[in-house]
Amino acid sequence: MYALADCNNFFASCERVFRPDLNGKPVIVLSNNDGCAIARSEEAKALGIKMGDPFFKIKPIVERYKVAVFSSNFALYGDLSARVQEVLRGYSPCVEVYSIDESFLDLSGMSVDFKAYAEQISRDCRRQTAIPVSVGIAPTKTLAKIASKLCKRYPRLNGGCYMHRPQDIEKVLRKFPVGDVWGIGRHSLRKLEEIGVRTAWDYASLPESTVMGLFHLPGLRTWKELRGIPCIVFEDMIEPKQSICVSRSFSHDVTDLQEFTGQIATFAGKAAEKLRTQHSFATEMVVFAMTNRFKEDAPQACGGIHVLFPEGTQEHRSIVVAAAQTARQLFHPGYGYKKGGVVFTGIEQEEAHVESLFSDTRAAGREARLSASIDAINRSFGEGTLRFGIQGDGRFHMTQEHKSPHYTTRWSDIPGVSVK
DNA sequence: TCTGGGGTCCTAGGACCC
DNA sequence: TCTGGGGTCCTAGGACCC
Repeated sequence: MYALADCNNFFASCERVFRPDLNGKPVIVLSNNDGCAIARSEEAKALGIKMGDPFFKIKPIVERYKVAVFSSNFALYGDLSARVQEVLRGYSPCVEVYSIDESFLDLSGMSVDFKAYAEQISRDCRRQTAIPVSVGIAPTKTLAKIASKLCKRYPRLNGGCYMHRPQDIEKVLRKFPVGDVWGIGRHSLRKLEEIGVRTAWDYASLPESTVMGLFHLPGLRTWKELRGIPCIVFEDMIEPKQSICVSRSFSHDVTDLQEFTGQIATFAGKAAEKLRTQHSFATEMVVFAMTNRFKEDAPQACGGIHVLFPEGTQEHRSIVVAAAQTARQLFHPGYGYKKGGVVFTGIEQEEAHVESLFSDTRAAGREARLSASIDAINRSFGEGTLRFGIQGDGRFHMTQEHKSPHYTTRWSDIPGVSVK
């Protein structure tokens, strides 16, 4: 048996933890630059606000219905996510953190009343973190996902849903839209509509050869999972990432070379820090940028330049300098750049890293100590405290006009309680 | 005025090997 | 008419996830 614990409307729920006055009211959280709605409370969904709606288009609704608006505050969400995970670890030794708001629990070998267990996990998360969590338990991960979605639809389930008997699963799948199944995206959905498949049950009833022909291996896995055969492996070990990307949209169109290189160098510095945090070396870096695709009358450019580090590197200085040099090549006067970023690929682990016979080991040692010092200082005193001049002010130039305090991660932002 | 960011896996096809 | 058989590795692009 697997459980899926899914935090309801996670970012919006996080904002409500320290603003209980917003319970029962519409709340939305915006993406970087306050661009789009990326989380909505149930009340905001009921007003017709969709995932990804641009903020400027929904402003009339927001104003008319007094929707509470927040810029994204990932320091807060990350911290509350860790607290939820801590509670979940009390319920299974094997927890797979699937995303910031979802975790799978391996419950194999346990003999408990699973329905009660699911409700208990949900209740406990709510009590310890104030985050509402939906817990679905089923024989496969895909079915557990469906079970957790049922919790959101039916409040009488008390946040916990257990489904395992074939007749119960069939009953649920017959009413479950195939497009809401984990692994069925919009492209697959269009194909399925053409052949008249509407529900998860329709999909599970297709012949194996049809599924394989249309959707290949990934689609076949989903098909089997719906039929109760586990195919998606449980991964509670955190594997190092195979690619690391830091990219942002800018708050305005960037036309100045200095600002452009400064931003790219800042992304590179952040990406280099991520690389070292997971003890990796990168052999390839891509620096990319693009103009504003929504401005149809402006000249458009979109592209990237690859940089190779044949021996692999995690050195802060080399990476930042290489990124800045590449940014200068990428930049063309007359274009307004709206987004840029840096991606590391060809990632290898420290243990597998081999130095060149001719490399200067003493210089390498110095660079490693420099990188470590930069990381330590920036962790203690805040991002961009210690930086290279080429990085400009070392900050991401973003608009965040509705940001909540860092309630749980900054001393000066801790909420106070007054006792009368 | 204004439109997010960060990942994974799979497949087809090309280039190459013997 | 007809042109071997079996591999590997890499890359770009598609599809999916949150």
